[in-house]
Amino acid sequence: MRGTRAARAATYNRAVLRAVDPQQSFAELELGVLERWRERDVFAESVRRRAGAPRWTFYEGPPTANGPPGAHHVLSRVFKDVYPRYKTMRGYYVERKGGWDCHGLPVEIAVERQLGITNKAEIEAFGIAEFNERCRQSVFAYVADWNRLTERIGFWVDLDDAYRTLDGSYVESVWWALERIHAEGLLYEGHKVVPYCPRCGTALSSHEVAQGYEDVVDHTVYVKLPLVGSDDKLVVWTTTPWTLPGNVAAAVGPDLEYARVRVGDEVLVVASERVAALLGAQATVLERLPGSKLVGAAYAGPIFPASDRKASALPVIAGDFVTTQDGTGIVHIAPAFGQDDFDVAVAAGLVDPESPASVYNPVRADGTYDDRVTGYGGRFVKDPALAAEMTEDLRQRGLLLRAEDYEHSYPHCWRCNTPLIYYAKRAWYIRTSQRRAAMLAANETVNWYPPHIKHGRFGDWLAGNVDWALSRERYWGTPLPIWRCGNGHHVCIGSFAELERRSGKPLLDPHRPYVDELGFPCAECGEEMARVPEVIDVWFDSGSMPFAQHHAPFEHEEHFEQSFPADFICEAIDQTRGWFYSLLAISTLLRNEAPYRNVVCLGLLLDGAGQKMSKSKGNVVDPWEILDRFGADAFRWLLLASKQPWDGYKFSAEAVADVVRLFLRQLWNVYGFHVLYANAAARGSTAAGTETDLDRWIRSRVHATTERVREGLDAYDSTGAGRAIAELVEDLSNWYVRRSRRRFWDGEETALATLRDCLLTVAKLLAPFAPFIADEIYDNLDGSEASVHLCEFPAPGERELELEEAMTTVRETVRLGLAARAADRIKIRQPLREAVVVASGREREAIARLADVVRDELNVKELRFVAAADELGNYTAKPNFRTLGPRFGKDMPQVAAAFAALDPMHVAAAVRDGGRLALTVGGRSHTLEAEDVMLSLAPIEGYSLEREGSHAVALELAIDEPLRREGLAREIVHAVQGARRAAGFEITDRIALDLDGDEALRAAAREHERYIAGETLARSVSFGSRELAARETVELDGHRLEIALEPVALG
RNA sequence: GGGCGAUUAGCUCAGUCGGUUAGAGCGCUUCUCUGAUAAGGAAGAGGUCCCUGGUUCGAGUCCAGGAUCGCCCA
Repeated sequence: MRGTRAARAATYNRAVLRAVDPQQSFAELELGVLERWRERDVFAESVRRRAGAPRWTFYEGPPTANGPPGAHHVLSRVFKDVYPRYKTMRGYYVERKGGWDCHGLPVEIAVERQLGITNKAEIEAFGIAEFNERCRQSVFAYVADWNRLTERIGFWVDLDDAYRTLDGSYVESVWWALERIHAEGLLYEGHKVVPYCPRCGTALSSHEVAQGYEDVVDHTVYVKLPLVGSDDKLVVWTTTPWTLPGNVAAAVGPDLEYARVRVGDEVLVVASERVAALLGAQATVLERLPGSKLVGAAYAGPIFPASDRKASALPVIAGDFVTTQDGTGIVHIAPAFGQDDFDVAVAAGLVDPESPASVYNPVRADGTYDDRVTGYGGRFVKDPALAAEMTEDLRQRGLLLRAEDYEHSYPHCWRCNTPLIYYAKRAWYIRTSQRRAAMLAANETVNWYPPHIKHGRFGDWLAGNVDWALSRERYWGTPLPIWRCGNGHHVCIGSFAELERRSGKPLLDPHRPYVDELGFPCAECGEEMARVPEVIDVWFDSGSMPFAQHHAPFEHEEHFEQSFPADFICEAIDQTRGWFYSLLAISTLLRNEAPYRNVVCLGLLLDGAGQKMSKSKGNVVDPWEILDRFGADAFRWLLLASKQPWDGYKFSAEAVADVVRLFLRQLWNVYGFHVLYANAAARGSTAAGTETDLDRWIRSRVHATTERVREGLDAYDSTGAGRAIAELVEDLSNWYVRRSRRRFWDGEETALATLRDCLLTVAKLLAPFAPFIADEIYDNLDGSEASVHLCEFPAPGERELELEEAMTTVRETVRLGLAARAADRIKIRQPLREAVVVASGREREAIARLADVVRDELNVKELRFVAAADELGNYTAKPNFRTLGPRFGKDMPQVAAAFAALDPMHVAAAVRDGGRLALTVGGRSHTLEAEDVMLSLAPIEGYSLEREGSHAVALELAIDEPLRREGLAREIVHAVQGARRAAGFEITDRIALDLDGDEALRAAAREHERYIAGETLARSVSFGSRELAARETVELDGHRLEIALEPVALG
């Protein structure tokens, strides 16, 4: 091992490295690295190299390219990059197939806007073929931007071979999946209550609905429903009186308590908790009864007469969703106008979810009552006057208890601001609820980051799973492959070949309207079958990507099998009900297993003030601004290593600037330092040197860091791994290099080789995080591979734990010594005679072993040890709560009191060297061991020392004449170095030096002439010579020094 | 309105199984070092660990309620 290092050092010294610019712009550097990656085809090569290796599978959750990428896309793409890069370096074959989500309402809306149209009728007038063609073009409108950003941030993903959900091959795989689901009887047509704009005549997606919530004041009514076979009346409350004509039942909470209350000559039934609020505190409660007792009762209906409804008894049913937060605790049920209403009606057997006719719906698609509703036919349900008219109607019929205004949040159409209505529509469903248990079981096999998602947001969502409403009455999407005849027969087509065979015509484009043109005779009745008009939910598209990206099972079946399930996916947390769900649901339906093993959920990227970025607030961060100013490495490092990613980010340019200044610049300086001295050594004289404890220490630190980085990345903890690297760079820069400067100055090969090895390992550890700077460092210092990204990830070597611990002790000692110097205002350049160190046992050995380091850093001649701190300070002793707490429990306060009564010096003496301490608590004697006692040191009055825990360092302050002259010599060197720099000399330039000043300075300079000459590379030192013209004068501790210097030729 | 998460120094964040005087970096002030120099070192100032209550010998940490912010859903 040592031989190898020596050999490497020898060859390396002869090489001259690319000079490093300390002011290097990282953004510019990265453009050069990108160019090199392109020339050397590094990404493709990194994958090719691992052909035949064990696979580690990544799935790309497809973004939509119909808008420009933002800073939050950088977030997910950076996390999608770091783990695949790491696993590739660890020896896995990691395919990175890109993907694009192409279909869906956002694309349609963008095209509508572009065409200046706002509804479906206008789209159909415009023509579906042309409309979809525009969608097809629009979906890739920003793909060039995406590609450019993707490359710039160093996200290695194969965009040339990306899957696209609009491709025929993709659509066909989706059809295959649907056909399989249909064949298992899990696809059915039912009803869905959707938010619906009656003015635009269209249903709205949840995303659109979320945009349109507004606080409004609604006219609400309390309605009395006379029970059949009793004089009691149920009271129901509604904020939407227009839904009352659709009433078919009333729901009560079976576990809630209800009260029969006498009010005047009536007996009303409401939830007990609502009695006081509704009927007054002094209302007479006749009886209290559980809701379950009301279930099965009947009331006289319908509430509003209709031509097709006879007066009849309507049922009281159970509804778990009923609360007593507001209203009466009794809810009027209109299945056509509320999802809860619909579900509870299904549960009560009032509605057959698969039979459209069983849902009573007296409202037309344009939002007006049909003619069945007596007296209201043709009226628009959101007509502002209607609620008041209906209230008056109820009052006249004796059904009104009360009417009042109520302010609440209610959704409106984001296009036209009309209040939405909830409205039952026919829709195709997948019976996912039947596979709920299987999905929960599959979820158990997944590792979630952060873990609370598993049984929290995602697990809860699965546990409450309802059937997947699959169909959309839209145009730009994967057509639902169901063909139907007039007699109600239907078939689900699972491949293009089958469709072409049945129809006898070629399928030129599987999208609307072309696919709609293919029909065929029904196998059962012979009548012509036509495709149903719906397309499918885009989430089904993206959830099909594990097989559809390969066109499986029609092609590449083996490829699919090898790359299922994914080892890793990563998206923002809002995908729990999106892609995370659609992947799991489809995979469970088709294969009964989870499609992924590890999922990283990212939080949101907020602005520096913690506000959500939005165009209207004008606080959106343009990723290019960050990239151009600071570079991709800084951007990446901030996202990967600054904090746990799932809690979201407060993002600001200043934070990225800090990354550059504090981490990247620090690393760059160490690297630049190495190159500077390596090149100086290559041109000039070198010394072999021997390996020191400092070299072995930093190597051990590298190994420790390697262990931690691997552990971290293996556990998807980029933050922990990144912090470990930052700590290593800190140690490298501010301890190893700082303490080794002399050796580099001397061109010592061992030191140069050690630093080079460390930098190369750091480059490899850092490669997944900051791929550009890592590659630049590797390429210059080694370059035996075309890129650092083709290297093996470092494996941890043998650590020297004792040495690491010793160095920790030494650094602590130095810190105390420096603090002692600062306390007495004695400059580091002034040597001192002695430092007195309090340490014993292992600590003393550690400091003695590294005494050179301590002496040099503290600039003292000698180290003296005192074994016991008694000589420098007083101990204080405290009980160790952590060990004694469990033992004494409740008696701890007594233990603390007993301890306080002891003499600390006695305690210290008792437990030193493994002794024991007797303690009396509550009249009983106990024995304490060393670990039960916490000792710390307090200074004795009159001494100056710095202490912490059991350590202390004191400095001898007396400065005699020799020490003072030596200090002056160092001041002179410092001044001359300043003059050299001011005169623009290179670090290796030789000079002639002349010094002049008062006698004290001259004496010091004469005595230390060789030292001064050596430090300043002076070929000659003269005193008071007038031959050197360029002079400058400096002040040193009150002495005037004149310096003159001149270059001298090497030779 | 419901579910999930967050709240620790001026800022960004750590904080292990409940344990002693709650930490780091940045920023600020003072001093210092320096042929890595827009860096480094030392000291100082800076805290209602969101609030209230509970469990416990002991709570930043566990439990309950509340506040604020965010996300998802209505």
